[in-house]
Amino acid sequence: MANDRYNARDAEERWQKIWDERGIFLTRNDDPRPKYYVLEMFPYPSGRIHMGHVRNYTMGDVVARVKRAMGLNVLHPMGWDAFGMPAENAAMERKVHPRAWTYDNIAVMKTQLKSMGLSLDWSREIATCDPRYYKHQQKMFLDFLRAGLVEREKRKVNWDPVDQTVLANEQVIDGRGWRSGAVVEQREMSQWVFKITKYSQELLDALDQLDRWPEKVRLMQKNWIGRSEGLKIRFKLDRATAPLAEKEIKVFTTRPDTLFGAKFIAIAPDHVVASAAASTNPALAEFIAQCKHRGTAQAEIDTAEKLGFDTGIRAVHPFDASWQLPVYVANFIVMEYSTGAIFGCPAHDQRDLDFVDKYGLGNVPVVCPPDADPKTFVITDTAYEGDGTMINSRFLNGMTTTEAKEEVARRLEREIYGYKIVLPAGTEEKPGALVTPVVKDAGGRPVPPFDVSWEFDTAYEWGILPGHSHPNRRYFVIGQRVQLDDRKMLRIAEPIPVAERQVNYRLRDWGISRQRYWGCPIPIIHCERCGTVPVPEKDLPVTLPEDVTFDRPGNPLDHHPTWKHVACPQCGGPARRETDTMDTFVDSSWYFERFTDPWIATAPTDRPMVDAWMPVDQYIGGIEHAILHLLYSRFFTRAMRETGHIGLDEPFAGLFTQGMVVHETYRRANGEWAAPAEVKVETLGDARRAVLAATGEAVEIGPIEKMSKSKRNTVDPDDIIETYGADVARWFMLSDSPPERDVNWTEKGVQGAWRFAQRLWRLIGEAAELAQTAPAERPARLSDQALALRKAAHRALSRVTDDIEKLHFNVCVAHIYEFANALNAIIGDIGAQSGASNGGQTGGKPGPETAGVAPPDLRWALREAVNILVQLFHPMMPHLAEECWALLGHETLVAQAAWPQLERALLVEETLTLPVQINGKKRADVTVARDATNAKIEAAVLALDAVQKALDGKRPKKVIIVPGRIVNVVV
RNA sequence: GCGGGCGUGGCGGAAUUGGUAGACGCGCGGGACUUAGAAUCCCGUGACGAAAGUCGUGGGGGUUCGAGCCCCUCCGCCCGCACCA
Repeated sequence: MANDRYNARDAEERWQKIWDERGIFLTRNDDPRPKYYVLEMFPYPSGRIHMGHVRNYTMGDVVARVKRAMGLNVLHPMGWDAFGMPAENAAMERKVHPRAWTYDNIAVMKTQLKSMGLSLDWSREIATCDPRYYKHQQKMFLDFLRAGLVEREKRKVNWDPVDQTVLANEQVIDGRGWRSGAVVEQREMSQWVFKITKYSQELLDALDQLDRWPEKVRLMQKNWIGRSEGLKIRFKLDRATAPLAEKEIKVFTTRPDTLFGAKFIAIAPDHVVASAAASTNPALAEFIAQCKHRGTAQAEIDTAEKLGFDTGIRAVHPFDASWQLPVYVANFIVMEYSTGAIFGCPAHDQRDLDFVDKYGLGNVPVVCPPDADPKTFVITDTAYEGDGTMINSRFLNGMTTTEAKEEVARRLEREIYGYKIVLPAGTEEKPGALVTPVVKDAGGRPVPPFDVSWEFDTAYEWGILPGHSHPNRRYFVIGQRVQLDDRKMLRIAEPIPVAERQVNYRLRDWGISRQRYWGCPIPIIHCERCGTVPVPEKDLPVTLPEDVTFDRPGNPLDHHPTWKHVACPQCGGPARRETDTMDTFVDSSWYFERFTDPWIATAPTDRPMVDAWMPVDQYIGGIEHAILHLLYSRFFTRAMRETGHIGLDEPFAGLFTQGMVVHETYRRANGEWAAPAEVKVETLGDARRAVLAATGEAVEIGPIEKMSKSKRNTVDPDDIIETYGADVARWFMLSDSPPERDVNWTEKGVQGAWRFAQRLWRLIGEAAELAQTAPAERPARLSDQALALRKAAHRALSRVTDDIEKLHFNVCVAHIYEFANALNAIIGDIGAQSGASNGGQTGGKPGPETAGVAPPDLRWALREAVNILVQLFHPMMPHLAEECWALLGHETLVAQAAWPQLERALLVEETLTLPVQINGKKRADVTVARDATNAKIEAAVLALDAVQKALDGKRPKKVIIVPGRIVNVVV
């Protein structure tokens, strides 16, 4: 035969060139057809593509090619997440400039991606390190700043004193910097933050609408946002024991029902009350210092002992002025969450129980489990954290947990703690100053003056009236004016309740400052006179200087001799540029919006275009981005909406998270890892053993793990493409494993894919010859064999179409195998028939000389079937498909062909073969007409031998007929 | 600790969402073609059994005419978050 073997290397390059020359994957923004935006997470240009990329981009490409065939205007772009640490590391290690390193990598990886035959619109390529991109990011930073979505905030950060840099939590290993090995310190630094918490509730609520997102990701985001409802309670501090300026501790609790079981208050080491107390208590100061040395490493947190320090301060129980609780500073309370203070109820919180056991505070159970006796119920070493009936709780006794929570909230909300006051303009605030207000009642009559010391909390909003937390409402009217002794007027605005219902979120604002060179400069100038001044828009972009050195620790932008010195845009005086750059997650939070029109130079987005293309219909990427990247993108899109750059909230309508690529590991006797490329695996019956190909040294076959450089179990996509071709790599990636699960890369599996590609090539070669002489018009009559072939083709078409829609690529692959097998069998039959007449082709295969034997109607059906087959595997193996398409005589490209029209009538069988069960076990089959009535089916079933035998002359108890499915006879 | 997922042949996995369990692939066994190998093609392949048949979706129990799928319970594995009050 002419086309003996499919030469992938030759064909793939050829077709890639043709696609490229004809520009068939370029997407026009003025195309009137309905849009479809499919996107894979863009890669970091680390050097070379890996198998994870191959898997990710293959899936996206299948979707893109199918949607294109279905007549949609498909946007399928690609770009580079090009800023980041590795470029700086390379600069330090190899003395190359981060830009050069990055662009070299991009060049290599682009060539690799092109060799995969992806249907990408390369004209929209973006690199985030390109000033034409980050210019717009700087513009949006300024817009966000103006909209109150950016703030400057003091943050605790991990500081590496040797490298002089801030470290992410992941870069702190056992309390030491990952690079320098220096002990990491906690430092407070001013950082730029994005106010993502402004959208906490919105980001949470909208998750419900994202019905094309994996449930798992939605849940992870929900937990990350971490909403909890509870009560914020003000505990008054005992005057005799508290530091002078500190009057109260605010506590957040989700269990106000357990208030009568309270045994202590615990505050964070960096709580204001702790600091105040420490100023006169050296032992406490020492304890706080120790707490701050605590590492952020997971292991340390897990094993850290729960420690507390009694400050000697006593807090007053909100329901009983004579009940005092000790205030501890505790190392397990975090200042960042809510108020940084808790009340401890040991009986109903395990951590609190462990704590009181250590400090001998005891416990009182206040919630009795449903199955326990309230008279004898005690807590020993396990706290009861469930619901139940209230006990030992005064007016709460007998209530359920839910009722008690509500009752406590209702009472404390009404209890007045103090009053918010508004100072008149020009009043000097004197915390602690003694003033005597003159209070008039509603009728304007003076009321005897209170002896009041007005004190202000940190917000300078409100004062406490000691001894008058339950004032007589006759005298205190909301809005009442209070006259101070210096005749200035204070206005009593509204009472402050002891407790407020509060919603808390775990989500923190997004700190974006990084002390690094290779990132987007933050467009801010610090002026001693004017403060922080935004860079005027006309001066954007603020570009990175090229002449930087990496020979000493810290941020090269800081060391640069001139870059940071500028004139203040406001006053013209000497000023300093912000030398921090943005977190690279900012770059990736809007690139998908830029793709919709990457050419516009005057704005981040072209509103009509971004609104027309967004949201992304199908986003595909790794589960590792389930939280940060996806949440930041959701925030960023909302912030862009707020500042007018886009008209929607949610960037990704559909999300798919694919599994990893894993591979066996191989280990030599000396403990070193061996790479798959160096290893030869031999199979002897059921046993497998591996040796080094070069030396024959036996290596141990280890567990299957994620491909990683450290275990050396990676396979280079280039090698695979070189040996088998891109189509085979793509096909194998989609076979077998469901896309959301890990796929195990095996040599055998790739060979299987390669064999199938070859088989398709032969099969279609044979079919093409038969099809060439097929009649152009559909024959009036079709034989049973031709009809069966059509049915097989359309069944495959229907199934593959459905399963691609569901992204069940592994099932699609199975359907295509099945169909190819069926087609092969029919061609085999034709060959056998003609073979008998011409004296014996070996192996039942048809040769060219037998092609004319099949009847015209069968040849016509065969041509249809084989065309469908090629179209079905085209999204997965596009090069082979083009080659076959050409072989079938098409002068167009299969990449541009419309998806085949499904004839639904062919999916319906004239007769149905139903399984017949007797008492739920299959015993026979019955073949009936498609439209047979239940009565007819029952009659046919009861006539079956197997049924007769089972009935043994009796009547069936019941006959259940599920139309089109099954018949069950109950005897 | 909290939250979630999964468990089906020797292996990866299908199963129209309560209706013929094991599609499809890998592997394995047998055969054909070959001097031989490779490639290709054909047949077989859940277990037990000579067969009829019986058993079979991690274990146990339940609901149902019917359960891999729903409910209860136990076991095992995986993932995410975590001093979060």
